[in-house]
Amino acid sequence: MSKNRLQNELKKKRPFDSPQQEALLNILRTNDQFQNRFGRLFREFDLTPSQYNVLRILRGEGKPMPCQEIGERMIQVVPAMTGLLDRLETQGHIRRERCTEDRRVVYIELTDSAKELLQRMDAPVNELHQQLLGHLSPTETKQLSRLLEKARLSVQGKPP
Amino acid sequence: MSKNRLQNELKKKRPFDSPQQEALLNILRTNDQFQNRFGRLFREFDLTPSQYNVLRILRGEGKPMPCQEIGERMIQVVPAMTGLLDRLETQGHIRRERCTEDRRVVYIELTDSAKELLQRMDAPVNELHQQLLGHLSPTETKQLSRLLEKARLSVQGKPP
DNA sequence: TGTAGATAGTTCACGCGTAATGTATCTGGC
DNA sequence: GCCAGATACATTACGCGTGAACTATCTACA
Repeated sequence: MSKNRLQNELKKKRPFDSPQQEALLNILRTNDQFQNRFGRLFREFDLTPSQYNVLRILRGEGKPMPCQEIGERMIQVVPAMTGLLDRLETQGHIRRERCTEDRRVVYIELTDSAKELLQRMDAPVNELHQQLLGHLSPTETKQLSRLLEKARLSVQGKPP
Repeated sequence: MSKNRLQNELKKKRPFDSPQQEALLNILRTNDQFQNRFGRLFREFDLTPSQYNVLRILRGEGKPMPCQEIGERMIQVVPAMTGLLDRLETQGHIRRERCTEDRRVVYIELTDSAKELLQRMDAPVNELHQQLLGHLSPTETKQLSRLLEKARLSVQGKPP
């Protein structure tokens, strides 16, 4: 039997330099694999993960919001938002509207067809959540969230 | 006090649909933040995360290896490797050599300057590992790795 | 041999993340 | 009122991940 799953997965010859390195690589690897699965699901609906993320944020908010606020919730830099929103607009998923009070601000609004698309995706998305993590016990799932939240404490101050 | 850190971070109005969704988003978020930190470190050495990854794999192996094998260890699709290796070759970090027995295969080899570069990076990279995860106890770190490995059990069969 | 299929790598087109820079608009102090 | 700096967004250039289609080479089997 393998003493270490990840080491095996990566065909790594030597053991890890530190438990921290091992945990870090485990995070990266898990993220990649899960992202892949979601990417495939979203593509069936002609969306990329980022596009789906934007739509979800807009639905969660329930009302139009400025570009920047969307970007902040995605850890994403501003320039990326422009092109992302361009494509969503072309696809008819969002509408742009310039704010009358502060003309620098552009408000983004979900279209009805996007809302309907999101609704159709809810079931398969939740199914995938269950498929990916449903085999962990409730305790383990909560424990995992707790550890990741604690891990993130070290990157609190986002330097410019 | 906030009942839920992540919910707060994302300025999410409603609670999560399920503990699974929460854990999934925690993975994505943690990964993004950590990737950012590493990306910044690598950029100081004029490398991207992927490029560093390739160099580390080659050093770990200790001898030249074919493109495909490198790609496999990175969860990465083949086409991306070509461009990645092109840039590494231009920068003088690797050499390409066509195999004489099977002329379809191209072997990749680390140059001496790349080995020296990696060595210079070892200390700062390990420091960052400690900075990011050093505040978890040994038990917590191991627990985190164990949970992530268990989580990945659900994506065993990589479908084509 | 000789031809079909597998395999290694490449090329291309597209979407997205990042940094650097530019443009329009707002706000503050004077 | 006027100008400096902040702010919101757009534009450009580059690297990289993905899928689809292509080339060169090897292997198997008739």
